Amino acid sequence: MDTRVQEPGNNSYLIPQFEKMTTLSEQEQSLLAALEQDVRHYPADTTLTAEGEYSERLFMLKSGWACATRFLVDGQRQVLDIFLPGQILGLREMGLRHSLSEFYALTDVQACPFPKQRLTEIFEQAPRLTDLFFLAMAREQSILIERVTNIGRRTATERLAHFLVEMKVRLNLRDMAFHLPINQTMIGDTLGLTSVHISRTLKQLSDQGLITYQNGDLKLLDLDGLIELSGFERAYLEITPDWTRL
Amino acid sequence: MDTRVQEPGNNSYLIPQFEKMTTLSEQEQSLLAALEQDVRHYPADTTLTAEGEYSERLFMLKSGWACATRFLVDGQRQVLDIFLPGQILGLREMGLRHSLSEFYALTDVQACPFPKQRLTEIFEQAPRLTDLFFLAMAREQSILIERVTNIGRRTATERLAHFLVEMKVRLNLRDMAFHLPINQTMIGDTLGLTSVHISRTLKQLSDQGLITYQNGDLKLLDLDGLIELSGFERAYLEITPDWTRL
DNA sequence: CGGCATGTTGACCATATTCAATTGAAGTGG
DNA sequence: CCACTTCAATTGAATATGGTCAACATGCCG
Repeated sequence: MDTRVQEPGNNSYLIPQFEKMTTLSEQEQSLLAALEQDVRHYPADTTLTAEGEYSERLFMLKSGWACATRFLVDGQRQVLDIFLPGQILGLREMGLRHSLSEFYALTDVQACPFPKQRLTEIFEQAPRLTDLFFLAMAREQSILIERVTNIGRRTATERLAHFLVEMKVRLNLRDMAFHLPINQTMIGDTLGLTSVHISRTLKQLSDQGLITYQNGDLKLLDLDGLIELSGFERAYLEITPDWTRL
Repeated sequence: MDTRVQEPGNNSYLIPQFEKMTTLSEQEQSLLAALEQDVRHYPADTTLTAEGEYSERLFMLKSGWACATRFLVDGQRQVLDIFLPGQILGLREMGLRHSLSEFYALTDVQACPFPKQRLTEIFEQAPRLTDLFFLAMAREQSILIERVTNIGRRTATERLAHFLVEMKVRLNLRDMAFHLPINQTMIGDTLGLTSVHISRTLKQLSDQGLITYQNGDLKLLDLDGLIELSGFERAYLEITPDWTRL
């Protein structure tokens, strides 16, 4: 399922990410670097961990897209999170013996598994890093909250527009070009809609001149229009750690 | 808006809660007790903190029910969380300068506000408590995930049944009797439905003999039936901290 | 070229919303 | 103690939004 990649990941992703907010000591840097040593490759459309499985590891996502999904007894699927490079998979499962969700590679993925225990050690040795992991989790939760609001209170068109803007902003924050490597069924499972309705709704956005799409390649023509339509508010993606010792 | 209550809260809620999982040192106990010193009273239907407000405080909820809500530009409301005694309000907002949601007292509430800074101090001085706060946040997120799945993928009847079972289980865990001090509009705003449809759906559950309700007093007649109907799985409420140093 | 995945489209249907009228319960003041 | 107000809940009728089912198109890859 996973393949060990030969060279260890000397180019850390977490360190520069955290250093946007503060300056890290050598000890802090080495604690972070330890999380990224065991780089593994997971091909697209494979599972990193399964739902219900005994979960002892987290993953630091180095490249590619992943998601967390949850299956209902009747086979329906809900996508809970979509993860981009730099995110940590499994923070929310820390307190659970068995995972509530499945982690799934949407594209070819490079990820570094590390045991839960490692995070506990960080809490002991580096309280400033603890702040930052707390922030990472808070940020994940902000996205989740916005998804609840989106699914609970917006129409299909608004939902889809909101989702597109969210991904655009999150990709921008990482200097990544806008590009969605997921099919319409997956979008539907993220937004609580059917793939058929996603197809229709994409057409509708396209007819309104807000986007174009062909052959799975989706482009945003009118970002302001999408923001207006969806009622998107940017704040939930902007973590400002004024409260830490940073 | 809030009223200081005379006697300081000598009877801590957090300490016994955390001691279910581990034994706390004297220092750890006094750090926790510090969070519960300033007991204030908030009447039902008042706001603890408003959306968009500069947020510098968290709240330890000592008694009563509270919720977190988010308003859309068009005035629609989404209830994000319902909080029961012993929970901490605002963990998720730690990383944000301005609150994304409003905290609202559903009943008369006793709560202890404390500055964010206090949590940072705990991270520094008591890594074992850090674990436990991390768990608290993870548990909150589990409920949120289940709500996403519920709203995204279940019918109104299933959603409502699931919600009732969830509240029943959460109240049980605190040895509280089942009783819902919230109106149908609030339930609707939690489940992404209108109050009208909640009324109809309650009637339907009642006709099926699963519940009774009159004058706002709702009783669960057939818990197993509700669990069956809703596809409820208990695991997400059961935090088992096997990974900590406890 | 053939096979499979994904996406598209139409017709029909189901679920939940909207709007509006009505009932009911609780609280207020005369 | 009884009008009067208010707010929540209920009910019906009409509507809308999104789902289901099925057929078909398209692109991709061996």
